[in-house]
Amino acid sequence: MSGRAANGLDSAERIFRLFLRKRGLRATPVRAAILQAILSRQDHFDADELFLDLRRQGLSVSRASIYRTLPLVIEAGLLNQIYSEDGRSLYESSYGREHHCHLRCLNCRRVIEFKSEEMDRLERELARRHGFKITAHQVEVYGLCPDCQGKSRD
Amino acid sequence: MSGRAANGLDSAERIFRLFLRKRGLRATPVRAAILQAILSRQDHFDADELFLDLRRQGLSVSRASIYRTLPLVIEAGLLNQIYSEDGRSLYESSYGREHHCHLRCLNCRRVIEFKSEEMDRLERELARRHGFKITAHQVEVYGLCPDCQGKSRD
DNA sequence: ATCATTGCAAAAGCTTTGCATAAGA
DNA sequence: TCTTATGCAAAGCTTTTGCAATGAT
Repeated sequence: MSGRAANGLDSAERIFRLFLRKRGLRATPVRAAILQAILSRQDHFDADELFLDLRRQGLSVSRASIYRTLPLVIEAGLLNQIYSEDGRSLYESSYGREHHCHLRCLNCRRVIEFKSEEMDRLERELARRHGFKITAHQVEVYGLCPDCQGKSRD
Repeated sequence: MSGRAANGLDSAERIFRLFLRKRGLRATPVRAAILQAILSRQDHFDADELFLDLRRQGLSVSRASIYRTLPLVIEAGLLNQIYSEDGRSLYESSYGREHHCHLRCLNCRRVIEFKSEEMDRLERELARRHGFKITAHQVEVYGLCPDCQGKSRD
């Protein structure tokens, strides 16, 4: 269920390189490594997890470079900054992924993703009604997952 | 279009007092002042803005007390913690307000709220499909508002 | 009278920034 | 060569916490 092939990675890297070029920025090994680490994660992560991932790969990249690169990857359209938790910003790769919604269990923190054409259409219609031109959207639904509904919380 | 009467405020205060009692916590003037400051704001705010609001009213309440009280008001069901921005957590009062979605302009930061029965129903249906029991939800749609669509953002 | 709450100041996180060094183009 | 990128360490933020004093029940 990965849905992302090797040439998909190449594509994302090309998109990023083109973005950098267009902005007069340089395509460096550090930036390439950070992008690759981002694309390797299918889940939600924070800046420090990315730092540790790179370390585990034997790549020495400073936290500062990560924090400086994340906004660029976002602007390139390859990364989303999603909900923050406990003061840390959380991210998710958006390359090769369609828009989706999150169903979050408040007890076990499990996150289920789902897509809905109907909801997308509904959002578009509502935005049009208000004259908005949509760029992105985020739907978060909180509750208790099937496994946690039996257990009382408190 | 305020939709909140004086007795509405009383009600929220009663809800909070009952919540505190049930938890073995005490109803104090400081907590009452913080709740009142929360209910006075119709928009989105962070902890420090609440601190400044209270100061302007001549009420001396420490930031620490605000940070300690916010989670209580959330647990009492009177406050929502919404999207974070620049490392600060943003909140919005939920007392007397129905669920609504946010349309955010990425250029001028304007926020438009809208309600949608259809979207609520859709969310419920999707959650049911995944066996979730819904507690809360948050829909954020990003884009450019009518006024900002002309201006290029570079 | 007890025990929770408050304020202060210090600490703790995450994130940003200044600056000297390294390295693309 | 000239300018950007990087790493380090320090600074900046918001938020949390320890502790003595205050206050609610």
